[in-house]
Amino acid sequence: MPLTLHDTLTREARVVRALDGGTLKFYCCGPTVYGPAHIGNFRTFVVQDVFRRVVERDGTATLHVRNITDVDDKTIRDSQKAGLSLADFTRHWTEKFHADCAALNLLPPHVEPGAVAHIPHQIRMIEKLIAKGHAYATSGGVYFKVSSFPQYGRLSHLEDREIKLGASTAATDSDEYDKDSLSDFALWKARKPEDGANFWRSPWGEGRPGWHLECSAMSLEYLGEDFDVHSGGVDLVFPHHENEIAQSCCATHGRFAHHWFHVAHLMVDGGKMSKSQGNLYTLEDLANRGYTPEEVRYVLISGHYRAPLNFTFHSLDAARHALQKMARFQKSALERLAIHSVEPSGPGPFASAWETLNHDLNTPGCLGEVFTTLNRLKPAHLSDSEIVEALGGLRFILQALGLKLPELKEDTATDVPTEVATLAARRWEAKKNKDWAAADILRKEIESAGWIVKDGKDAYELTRK
RNA sequence: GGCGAGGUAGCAAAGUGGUAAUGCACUGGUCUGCAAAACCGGUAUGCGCGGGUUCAAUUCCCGCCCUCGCCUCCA
Repeated sequence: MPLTLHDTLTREARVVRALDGGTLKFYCCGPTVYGPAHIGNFRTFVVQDVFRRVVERDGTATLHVRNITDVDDKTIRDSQKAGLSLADFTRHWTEKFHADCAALNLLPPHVEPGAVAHIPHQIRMIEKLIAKGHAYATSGGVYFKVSSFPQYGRLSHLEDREIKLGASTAATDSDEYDKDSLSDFALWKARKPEDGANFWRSPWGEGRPGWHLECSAMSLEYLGEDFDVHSGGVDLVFPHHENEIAQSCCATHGRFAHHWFHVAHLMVDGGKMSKSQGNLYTLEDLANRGYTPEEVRYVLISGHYRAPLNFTFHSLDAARHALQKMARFQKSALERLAIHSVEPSGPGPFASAWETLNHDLNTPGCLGEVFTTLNRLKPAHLSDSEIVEALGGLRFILQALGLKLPELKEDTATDVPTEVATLAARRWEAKKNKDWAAADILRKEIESAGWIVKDGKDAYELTRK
């Protein structure tokens, strides 16, 4: 089943296939490691992960490269604030990023190159660009000459991009006054005092590479001049990806990426996430409120990747119940067969969910189809082999989505206050004696103490209100 | 101002030229001493607004309104 995916450049859905007929080469712009990634960042990475899983389940191997930006203004600034070397500082946040990725069940990329380790590659690319007349050196660094690349602006659909007065203050307060044109962007930045020890040698003096260049250099190194799919958040369309295209196409004879895949932003309570509004959440923030990474992942794929997704705590609660609903089906079906697990098979009865997923990575539509199918399947009326097929199909879809189902154990509280425990024990006695009036009074007392009793067949359970 | 993405039930979110999936919430029922859980049902004459095309539009076309994003180093 071929996966179709919207292409930012052509603005149409195109079939995803490997250029070389074998391995799909996939580049993702990774995080800048100067702090914990927030769930908005992870929306992009989770969607990219689903993409990869679908491609692989469609029978195409992938070569997935995702970079780590470990040198830029922010990493330098914050490492100095922290009193750490840039390397120690970025290593710490890279490790944190990896831990979060693992918690979210993201497949690790096959290659995860860092910018600092690829400075020689970036220097070589600058040399090529200068030699071909696409870049020039000044006292402030080396700049890409945008006017030398007529196709500049095609991706963001603004061919003649003009700087609007007032649209940016960078033009006036920047140290890049020595550029030929305001549109030109830095390939190499000359060393500044505030860079501290963070500079490298180059034919143009000491300094550091510009941000856009690393992705061009590293994708060239690991994927070649032409590769299949390039992905990132929508905010990277301009200028980052536009600049990458310019650098790469001018430095090589290739076409660079053949398919552009951009993920829309995550909103919080209807607005942009930002530190100043206090609505910027990390996995840790959500864990502190009792939400699991699986629930976060579910929320992040509960909207189509090209539409803004509004994140709320209500949506996390909804995710919890939705996952439990799937888990209940799985549990009761497994119990009927008296087995513990079933290997994922093909999609089986979940074919419609799989088909929907392959249509421009429609994850919310896919989840809807999963539940529609689940609601139709009545384990009591199915044969053993039909149940095995259904369980295998469900596992197949869940693995494509990267979702893990929760354990359905009731979490019995262990920190019940003695007086509440005593009340509950007395109520149980009253209940056994069919003294309903006393039992009801005791239930009320337990509730006013902040606890809820749930009766089972031959035991009861206490949970916090 | 330019460009892009959106506006579908209380919330979230699919989808389609032929009359609206799904999850949560709510609600009726079964079950239960009563609850809870579970299970079985119900809940948008309507898809931002106004025109147009069509036998038929939420879906196509035109205009408008609103939201969000980007406009030089934000996923």
